[in-house]
Amino acid sequence: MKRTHHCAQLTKANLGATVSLAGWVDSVRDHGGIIFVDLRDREGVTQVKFDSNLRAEAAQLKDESVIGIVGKVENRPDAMVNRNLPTGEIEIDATELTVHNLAETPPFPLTDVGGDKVNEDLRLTYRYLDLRRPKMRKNLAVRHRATKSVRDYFDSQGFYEVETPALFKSTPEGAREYLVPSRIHAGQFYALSQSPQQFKQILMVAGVEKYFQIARCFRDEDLRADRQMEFTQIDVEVSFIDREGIYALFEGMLKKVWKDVLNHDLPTPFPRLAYKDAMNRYGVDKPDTRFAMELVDFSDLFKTSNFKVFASTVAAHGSVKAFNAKGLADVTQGEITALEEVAKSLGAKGLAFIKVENGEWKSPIVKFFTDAEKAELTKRLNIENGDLIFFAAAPWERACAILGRARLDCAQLLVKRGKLALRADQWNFLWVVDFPLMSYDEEKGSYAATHHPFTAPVVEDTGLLDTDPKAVRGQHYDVVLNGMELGGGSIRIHQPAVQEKVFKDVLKIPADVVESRFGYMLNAFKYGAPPHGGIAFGLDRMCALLCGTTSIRDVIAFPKTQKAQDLMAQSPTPVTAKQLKELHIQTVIPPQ
RNA sequence: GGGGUGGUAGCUCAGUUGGUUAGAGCGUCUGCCUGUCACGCAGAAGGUCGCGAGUUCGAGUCUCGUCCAUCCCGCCA
Repeated sequence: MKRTHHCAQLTKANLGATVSLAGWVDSVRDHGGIIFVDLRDREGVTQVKFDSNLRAEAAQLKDESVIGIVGKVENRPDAMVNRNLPTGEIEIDATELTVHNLAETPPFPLTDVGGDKVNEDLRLTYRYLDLRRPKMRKNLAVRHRATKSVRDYFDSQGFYEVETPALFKSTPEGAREYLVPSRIHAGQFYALSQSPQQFKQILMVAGVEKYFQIARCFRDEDLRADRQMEFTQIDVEVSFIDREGIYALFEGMLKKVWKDVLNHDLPTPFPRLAYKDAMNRYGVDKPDTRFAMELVDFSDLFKTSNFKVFASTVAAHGSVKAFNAKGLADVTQGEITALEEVAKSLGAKGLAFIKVENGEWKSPIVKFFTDAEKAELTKRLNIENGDLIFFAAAPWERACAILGRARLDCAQLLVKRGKLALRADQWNFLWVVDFPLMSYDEEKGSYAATHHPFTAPVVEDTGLLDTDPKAVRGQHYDVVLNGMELGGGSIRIHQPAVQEKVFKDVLKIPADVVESRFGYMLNAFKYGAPPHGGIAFGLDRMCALLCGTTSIRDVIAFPKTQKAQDLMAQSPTPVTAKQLKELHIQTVIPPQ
C-alpha cells in the first residue's frame, strides 16, 4: 500500500530499483502478449508493463480504476522512449497488482481536449471526475500557490490573519443577503457576511494595525462567469496608512504572486487614472488599456454645428463624443445593428457612424458637417481610409458609457477579423482613483455612497460636503486589469462626527436606522480609532486570470450553476416540517 | 425580471424544402495481437431527437409553452 514514489518521479537513476506506485489507470494498451498501463497520480504518469502471469488480471482493468503496483524500474528499448513524458525513458515491470477500486466507464472524456468541450452541467454533476482532468488539476494547483503566496507576503509584512464571523447582522443597504434564521431568537435572522468590512474596521480600533484574511463572502445576487454566490476575497485593512501606502503594499503583493505563480516580473508602480479621465478616455471606470481607440470629446466643435442633434445636446449641457474603430470599415450591416441595439439599451437615441472607404466618408450624417468640422474630426481622430467612426450625443456620463461599450464591442470585432490581438498574458494593471464619494440615485431621489458609506472624502474636498456633495471625491481606489475590476478599497472615515454627518446629512439615513445598524461602530470610533484604510480583492478572479480562463468556476472546486444550484450534491432542497418549526419559519411558495 | 446561444447515441457533433429504416468521429463491448504510448486490426451493440402541447396525411425539422446549461442586461453599497 505504501508508495515509494509518485508517478512523475522515476528516471534512469532508479534503474533496477523495486518500487511501489499507486494511482488511477490513465489508459490500457492490450497487445495480447504484453499489456501497457499508464498509471497516473496527481504528479504525473508512469508506464507499467505486464507481460508475466499478471497479464490476464491487467487485461480486466478499466480506465480510471485505482490500482497499486510493485515492480522493477527498467530501461525502455531505445526506439521505445517517449520524449513527451518526463518518465518516458523508463517503465515498471510489474510483479504485483492490487486493484483497489474497479471503475465504471466515465460519462465523459477526462482529457483536456475532449473534456473542455463537454457541457458544463455534466462536468459539474461529476465534478470529481472533471477535477481529474490535467487542466483542472493545474488550476487547483495555481490557486493553492497563489493563496500561499498571498499569505506569505502579508506574513512577511507583519500582518495578522484574523477570522471574522460569517454569521453577521443584516445590513440591507448593500447587496442582497443570505438570511439565516435564529432558532433561539424566534423571528430573528443573521445574515451571511457580504464582506468583513465592518469587522475589519473594528479590528483597527482594536489595535490590530495590520489585518488580512482570505475571506469567504456571500451575496444573493444573480450569478455570472465572474460572480458566484459565495466567493473569496483577499481582505486587508491597515492603520496609519494613506492611499500611497496601500498602492505600494498591494503592488508588492501582486508582484510577488505573479512571480511565484507565473515567474513573471510585473512592472510597478501601476499607472493611475482618475475616474473622470477613465470615463472620458475609455467610457468605463475599469478600462481595458491593451488597445487604444480612445474616446475624444467634440462638444466644443459641435456647439454651433448645423447638425441639430449634436448642437442641441451641447446646448443642454450634454457631450458629443466619438472614437475611431481603427480599420473596421468592413463592418457588416448586422454588426452595426447589433452595436446600435446595445447603445439603445444604454439610453442612446441612436449610434451615428462614418465608414471611410475608398477615400469617401459614407454616413447618413456627414452631409450636415462643414469642411472645417470634417478637418477637425480627421485631425483629432486620426481618420484614415478603412476606419469606422462612432458618435454619441447625450449627457456626459451616458455618452461615455455608450461609446465605452461600443469601443469594447468593436475591439472584439477586430479580434474576430485578426486585426487586433488582445493577449491574456499582457498584464495592464492600473489604479483608478478619485471616484466621486456620492452619486445621485435617480430612483431613490437621494445620494448614495459610490463605494460604501465608510469611505473618507479627499481632504481638500471636505468643505463641499454641505454645499456640493456630488463634487466631493472619495479616497477610494480600484485595481483594474484588462477591463476587469479586481478589487477596490478606500481610506476610511475614523472620526465619529464625520461618519455621522455622512450617514445623516448626506446619505439621509434616519437617525434611528443609523443607530440600530451602525451604532456600535460609531460608538467604537469614540474610543480611540486610528486613521485606517484597506482593500478587498477578488481571489477567484485573480486565479482565473492566472489560469488563463474567463470563468471563475474553473478555479473553484465546487461552484454553483447560474441558477445557483449545486448539480453534484443537488442543493438547494426542501427541508422537513420539523426543521422549519424549530426555526419558527413558514414558507409561502408562489403559485406557478 | 429581460435578451442571445445551445439541448439529437455514453461524449462531441451533422442532419438539406416537413417525407423511406436518424448518421459520423471518439468511447463502450466481443475477438485477435509481445513494444504500444490517441496502439492496431476485425466485428457488434447503442436513440423518449430535453419535456409537454399544437399545426400537418406525416415533425428531429414548423408554432406555442416549459425545463436545463451558458453568455449578457438589470442587479452586484
